[in-house]
Amino acid sequence: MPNNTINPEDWLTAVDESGFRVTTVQESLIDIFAHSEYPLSAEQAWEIARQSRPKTGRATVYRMVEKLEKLGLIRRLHGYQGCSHFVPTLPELMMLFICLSCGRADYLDSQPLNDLIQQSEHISGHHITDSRLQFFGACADCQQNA
Amino acid sequence: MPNNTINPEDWLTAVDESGFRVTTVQESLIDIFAHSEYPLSAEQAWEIARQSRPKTGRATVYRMVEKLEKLGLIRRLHGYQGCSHFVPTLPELMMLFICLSCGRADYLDSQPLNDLIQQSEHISGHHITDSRLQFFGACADCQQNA
DNA sequence: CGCTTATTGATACTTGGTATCAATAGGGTA
DNA sequence: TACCCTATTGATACCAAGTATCAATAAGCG
Ligand SMILES: [Mn+2]
Ligand SMILES: [Mn+2]
Ligand SMILES: [Zn+2]
Ligand SMILES: [Zn+2]
Repeated sequence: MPNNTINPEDWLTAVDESGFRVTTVQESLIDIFAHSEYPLSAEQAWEIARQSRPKTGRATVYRMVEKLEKLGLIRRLHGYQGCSHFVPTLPELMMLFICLSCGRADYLDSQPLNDLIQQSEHISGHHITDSRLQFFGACADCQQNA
Repeated sequence: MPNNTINPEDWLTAVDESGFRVTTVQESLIDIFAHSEYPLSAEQAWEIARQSRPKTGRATVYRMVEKLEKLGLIRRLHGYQGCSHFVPTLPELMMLFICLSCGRADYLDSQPLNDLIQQSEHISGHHITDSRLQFFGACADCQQNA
């Protein structure tokens, strides 16, 4: 789905370097998230995981999703169908567009958001440590094929 | 909490004009949301409601919250403590800042966001019909008293 | 003041997510 | 490579947020 490169190897390295053991469940889940066309919920990831690894436990998937999110490798989407879907993190592309027609996520360059944060801090006097921006609508493709 | 005026009367009018009956539960809940210092979850609103109206049903509060959200009178917050808290809607102030220290929400002028949307539509080719922006950090007050 | 029906409250239920704990398997060491 | 220690897993029970049901209540209209 993401228009940038995502390398599952790097994710495993990140898990390893954070002091966690690298396990086969992890490899399978990382692969699932890194290669999915669409945002996935833990429940959906579990379904997919069991296709190639039937004994995979539900709790394990939830634990893994939590870990990947904490490591900053995936990010939660706050959407119209709820707030339990995740997409891979692309650090320089923090602005997300979600197509309400096809469901895909598109990553946008975050520089304009950084500028907006600076400006807002200055105007409001608040110290902004994190932000979350999502757009919703019809993607370029879906407009064409409408 | 909001730095602008919120008039519970107007909310009742909106409910009325949308063809719904105006009931005492509604009056009580609208008052609760319109006057709260902090974002409230349905569960919290229920607790408060029962103080002055003990027989208030839980499902009723959930239904009411849903209705108020659909009418655009309150908005869901997507925060660090989950995604089940609501604040009154102030149409021209769509950018929200949430203080991670005191929990209060601050409304920011949405013009810069509108500009950003225009710009993003142009660059990406997507048609943006809705957006959601939240900042997190330490509010001006909490920085002072730290 | 009744009549009609939208709304409510009690209850049961579902869904998304957690806690527990014995069994398994990473991975460091010899 | 074999062994050990313990992090991680899977099965299960559990919990909390939210929803469906349905009889009882109360808006609001004539
Ligand atoms: Mn959310
Ligand atoms: Mn190994
Ligand atoms: Zn699309
Ligand atoms: Zn504060």
